[in-house]
Amino acid sequence: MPTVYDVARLAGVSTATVSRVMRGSDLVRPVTRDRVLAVIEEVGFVPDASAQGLSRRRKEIIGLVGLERGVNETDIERDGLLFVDVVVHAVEAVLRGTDTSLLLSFGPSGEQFHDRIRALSGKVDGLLVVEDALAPAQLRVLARRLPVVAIAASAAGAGLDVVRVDNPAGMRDLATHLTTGHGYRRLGFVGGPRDAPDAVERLAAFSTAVRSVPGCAVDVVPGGDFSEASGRTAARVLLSREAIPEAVACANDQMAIGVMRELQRSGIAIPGDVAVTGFDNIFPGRVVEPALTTVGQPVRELGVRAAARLLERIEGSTEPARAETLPTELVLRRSCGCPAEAKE
Amino acid sequence: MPTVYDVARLAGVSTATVSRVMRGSDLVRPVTRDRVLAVIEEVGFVPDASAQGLSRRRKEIIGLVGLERGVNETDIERDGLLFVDVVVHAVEAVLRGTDTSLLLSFGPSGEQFHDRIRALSGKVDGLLVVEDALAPAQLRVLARRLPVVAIAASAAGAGLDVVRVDNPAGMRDLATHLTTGHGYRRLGFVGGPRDAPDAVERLAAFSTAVRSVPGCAVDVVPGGDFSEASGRTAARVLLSREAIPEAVACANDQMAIGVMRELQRSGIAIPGDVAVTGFDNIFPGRVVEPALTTVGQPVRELGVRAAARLLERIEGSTEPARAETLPTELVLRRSCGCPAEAKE
DNA sequence: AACACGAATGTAACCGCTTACAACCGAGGA
DNA sequence: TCCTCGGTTGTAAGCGGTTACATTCGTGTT
Repeated sequence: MPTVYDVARLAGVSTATVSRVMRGSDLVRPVTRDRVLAVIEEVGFVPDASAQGLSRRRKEIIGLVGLERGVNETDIERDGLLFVDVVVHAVEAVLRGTDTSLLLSFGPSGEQFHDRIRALSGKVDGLLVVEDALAPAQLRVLARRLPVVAIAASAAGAGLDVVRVDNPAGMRDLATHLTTGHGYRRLGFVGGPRDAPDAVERLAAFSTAVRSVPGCAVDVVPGGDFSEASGRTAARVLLSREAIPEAVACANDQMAIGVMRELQRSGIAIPGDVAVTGFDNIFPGRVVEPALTTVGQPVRELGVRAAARLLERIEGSTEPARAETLPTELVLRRSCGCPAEAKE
Repeated sequence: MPTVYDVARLAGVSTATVSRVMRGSDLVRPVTRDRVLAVIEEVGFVPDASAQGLSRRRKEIIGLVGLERGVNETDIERDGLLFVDVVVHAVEAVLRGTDTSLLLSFGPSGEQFHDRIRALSGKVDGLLVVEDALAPAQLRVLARRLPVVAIAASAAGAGLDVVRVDNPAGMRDLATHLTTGHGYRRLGFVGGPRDAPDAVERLAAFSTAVRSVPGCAVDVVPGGDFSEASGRTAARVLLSREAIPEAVACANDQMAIGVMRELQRSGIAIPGDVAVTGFDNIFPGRVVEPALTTVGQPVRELGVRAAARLLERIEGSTEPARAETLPTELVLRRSCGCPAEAKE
């Protein structure tokens, strides 16, 4: 591998000049610059990022750590590729305009993972933490070492930059639509993992909103795991109840799809007999029959904002930490009883 | 940020000893080790990866570069998150067992992207190139600088490690199933992007296989872009033909779903009137009605093998470059006319 | 002609860690 | 007691860039 020294020698200049040319800097006579560039091209010189990083105290790399939800590999493959992946693409798109790269690491939250992240923190200039990949305490420790921006994290942890989505508002909108809009009174809710802050938050918001409407009640089926299969299971639980709800909201789309298909298998018409709704607005929700009413999150935007914020921090911005909350969007389709293609 | 020097001073030892402790190396008296570890813990020392990389000539980072297909951001969000993302997760899972991290970069193939990759190559120990993110020539240039393993690349380029899937075999199996198995004679094929090697390969294999069966013919609708929308468009083209095929195979699942939905919208029964098949075995294919018959690729395995191979190369393996081809799997569901839940 | 000055370039220290090699230390052997 | 030797630890030279500061050089001044 050629180094600056090689290039310098071949071009008959000093390493300082080579460096200046590389960095597109000023103060190099054009003729000299050309000579150096020619040599660089010829020997295929690419500066070693480690050396640059050491010397400039800047690695031009940011890390993104996320959760690897399903333990089951098949699940990951078919269900898991959603939230975090969209964020990754969004962040990468932002980075494309800079010369910073994206390092990523997934893992199940836990001690061992924390060690991995700790080591990783030596390789990056800043960190994006998606969902609650790290416990608040660990987050805070990291934040002392380098800039950290949390994405969709529950524990807003004072003093930390966070970019999140207004889950409760989305659920409230949905609840209002089902009750006030469609006039459903007996609602059901299929909950997600108890340790998923999103799931908890959605359940709480939905319950509260529904109960605030006179005459409405919610039958909660807790403990889903965000998978289609757990949606089917929940549907069976609902079927065993004496009174099946008129409308069932689910903590995410995957489970909603499972619920729909299981209910349909039992001869229940959707939305005729029971309305079903999801949360997330994933692609499959558009192609199932009936199309799924859901709440869309600006996931991409989440990534974009977080990346931008992190880059600012790395540049040295010292403005106080801020929590930014993005709005959700109600996506009305047929599964809730709306006519086809209705849009809010 | 504390450095080895700080730790050394506080622990009353030399930096060499601190380094030895960090690297879990031998030859350090237990009592000394403990003292050092205590200090490390106390000051929260995390070694600087740049310095380590420079000194050890190993960055413990590998890069993965992939294509960002859709230009349209919405498309990316709902359709694009498939192949490459599964690979990313698979690679990351392999890396989890090591202390190497994953750096990634997406982009539209092109000159500017190539420059980005070139710069990126200074940050990593090796590179994984997914699909044809880089032109063969560029690939070869990179491969001279560092270990490179191509994933699902068409240009097997001699002298390069490649891990790929046997697309043609999958399509052949499917063609045989449709013709010999179900007895369809008039087949249709909805092609993908002309610049997507996979799409080209699939079309060729399907055509050849079908034509080898006496009495069978293929009507090709070229130029899809792998999106659901382009599937719908293709369906309209097929509807305008004098004779609609008995079975339509598509270059991927997304398009197949589009084809199905558009045909159904025109009152055509699937698989009653027309059978439809896809390729890739994505999640939505399982939940559409009827469930989609398709060809599954071991995408995850692709990532795992490639990562393993790259790590070996980085370790210095000098065995000759090898192309590894993984088998596909025919996934028979209802859309081709098979009874529900049939498995091959 | 001597001088001042700014542009261009070179010199060398430094970034933080690793590691070859040297130095040291205590115990067992002669 | 002196020497040898293996186990520990320290010294210092890199690793490959960057950059503050010094140096050189050509030109316009006086």
